[in-house]
Amino acid sequence: MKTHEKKLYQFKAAVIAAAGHPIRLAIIDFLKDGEQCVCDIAKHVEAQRSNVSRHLGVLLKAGIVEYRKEGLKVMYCLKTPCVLDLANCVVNVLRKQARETSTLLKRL
Amino acid sequence: MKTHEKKLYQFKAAVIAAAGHPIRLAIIDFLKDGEQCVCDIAKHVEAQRSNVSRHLGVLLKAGIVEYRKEGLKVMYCLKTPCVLDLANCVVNVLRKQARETSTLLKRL
DNA sequence: TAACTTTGTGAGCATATAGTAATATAGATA
DNA sequence: TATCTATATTACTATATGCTCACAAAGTTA
Repeated sequence: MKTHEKKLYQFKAAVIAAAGHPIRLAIIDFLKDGEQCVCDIAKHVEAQRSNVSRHLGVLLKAGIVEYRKEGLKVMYCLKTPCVLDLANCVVNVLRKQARETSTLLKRL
Repeated sequence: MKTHEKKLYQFKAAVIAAAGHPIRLAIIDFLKDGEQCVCDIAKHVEAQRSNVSRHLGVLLKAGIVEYRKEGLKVMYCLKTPCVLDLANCVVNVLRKQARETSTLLKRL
């Protein structure tokens, strides 16, 4: 593996890792229809505002979301809507898991 | 958010998190052309075998890879090749980042 | 059987991550 | 100005993750 290949895997992994948390995944999903303030995001994902603020920081650092200030509020939105595809890719893995489990259970 | 929605985000996040590590991403990429033994995987990603073994355990638990034993060797392969799409989804995020950085640097 | 190869795992350490409570900051409003 | 609201940040704790070394297990070969 060449050095630049390794670097590229690091960059990709950083973005994927940022998406790999249930709350952050819920946030990404919530933002699919447009921008939302931290306040409403926190309500929707049912987590503390300070915690949501942290998770938004992670998504921001990874380049997944961006924000603009509007008065008191800070509005966040998806920077590249294609991150929504991430969750879709994973569904196939979950489906395969489910099929296996159900096959296994039938043999009980 | 309903309880089953939360559960689903947890399941999805578990799979995404499993993919969100540079070495594991390199392993997934290396397996795209077919099964490989731990030994060769370790050589390719340039990491210690015990470490690679651990990473393979993570991918296995997440349902991303599966294995079969062949003599001394254990051959791993992708269980659902669609995980390869994960890395592709992320490329757009990285491209956006790159464009921004270069725009910024032009103003120096 | 003894030595070797391949893989997995336990122990231990360093670091990263997630969450909470309290505080700081910035803007809006009375 | 004083107060309220929305958000970010600091400090802290608990837990998870990544890595390495050493060793164990299983199969191969001499």
